[in-house]
Amino acid sequence: MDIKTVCIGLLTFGEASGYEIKKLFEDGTFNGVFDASFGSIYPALTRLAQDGLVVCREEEQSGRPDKKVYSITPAGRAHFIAELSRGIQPEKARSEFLISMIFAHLLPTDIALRYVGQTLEDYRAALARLHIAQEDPATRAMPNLQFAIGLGLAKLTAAIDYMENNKHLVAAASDAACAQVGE
Amino acid sequence: MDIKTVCIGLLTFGEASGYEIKKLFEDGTFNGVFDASFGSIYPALTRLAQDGLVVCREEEQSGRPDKKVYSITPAGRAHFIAELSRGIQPEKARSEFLISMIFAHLLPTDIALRYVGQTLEDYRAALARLHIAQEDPATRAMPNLQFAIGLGLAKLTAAIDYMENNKHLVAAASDAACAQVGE
DNA sequence: ACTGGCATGTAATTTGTTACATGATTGT
DNA sequence: ACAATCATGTAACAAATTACATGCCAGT
Repeated sequence: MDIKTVCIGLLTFGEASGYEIKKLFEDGTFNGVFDASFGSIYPALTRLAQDGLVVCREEEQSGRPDKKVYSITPAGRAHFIAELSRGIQPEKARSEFLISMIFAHLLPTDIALRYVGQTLEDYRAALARLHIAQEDPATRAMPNLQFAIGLGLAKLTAAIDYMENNKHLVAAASDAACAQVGE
Repeated sequence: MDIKTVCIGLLTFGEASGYEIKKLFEDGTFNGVFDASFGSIYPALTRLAQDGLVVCREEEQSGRPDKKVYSITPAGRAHFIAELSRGIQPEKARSEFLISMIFAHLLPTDIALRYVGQTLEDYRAALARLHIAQEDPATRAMPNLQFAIGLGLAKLTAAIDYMENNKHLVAAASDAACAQVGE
């Protein structure tokens, strides 16, 4: 699933500009699910407009570039549903944090523990964002969105809980490595 | 963090060929943490050897191409630790499953539920692999590996539990959409 | 004065996947 | 016969990031 498809999907919820789509990736329900930079969002929208899957309306603004507000077309909606129906691929995560933990015995204790702390903060921030999304009235009306947000919440809660109760294991690993060096 | 770095990291655990590294990504502790294809692993190892971070020993085999077994050099080990110490970036997942759930109200119920079932299977398989890794004697001796595996286990368990108890929400969403079409 | 938010876009580069190419052995 | 496992490697291609380029406005 590429960025083009996800952009169309977002537009099923209503019109948006490239800039706003980026914000949705950062703050909303999509946090932790998908992310993309401007360098891929803008070309994606241009391409979608060329293909007639979205239409663009330019909003004049003073002092700034015109805001290009995109809306989905019937063809775009059909295309998106067809894409979604084609099946899903197992998710491939790529976690620098987990890699660091797997090799934490090679790292100084303070660095390894800092990574744990940093990840805990990230997870807590994501948890807060999801809670806000969960209480949005628009979300409450959609059981599938509740499901998606609830799943994120469940994973994050379990991860935070586990990390808080087991971070001593990371310190133990580094200590053992230091002891080895001292031998 | 790119593939080269992860390959070096794996070699800190002992020598391995490109083929074996791929297996480690699929079956071991790295499942769900990192993945790469042969098309990136082989060039990565070649490059690492050119840079003197690994050395290659060719094992003759009958009928097959020679097996190229790579080992890490002191320079490689230092390089890896330096890379790991440079800090981590927040993990960016990209889940087709979660995207499908966010838009499940646009999908036929059977497809949406199939995706849930498929993901449940994937998660259960990953859980089983992690359990096996957890019981490996080599793992037991490394608290940090216990931590990494335990975290994966905690997330997966929570996710499976949540999905089993809430998949009715996905059906509800599709039903609501069908009702709308029927109006 | 400077940072950050708003707002778009392009080009160079990186990164990685897919498909192709080869080929023996073992199990069904 | 056919698929799977072992075993490596290259080339074409796709995808996305980073950096660059522009410029105003509001807050500190």
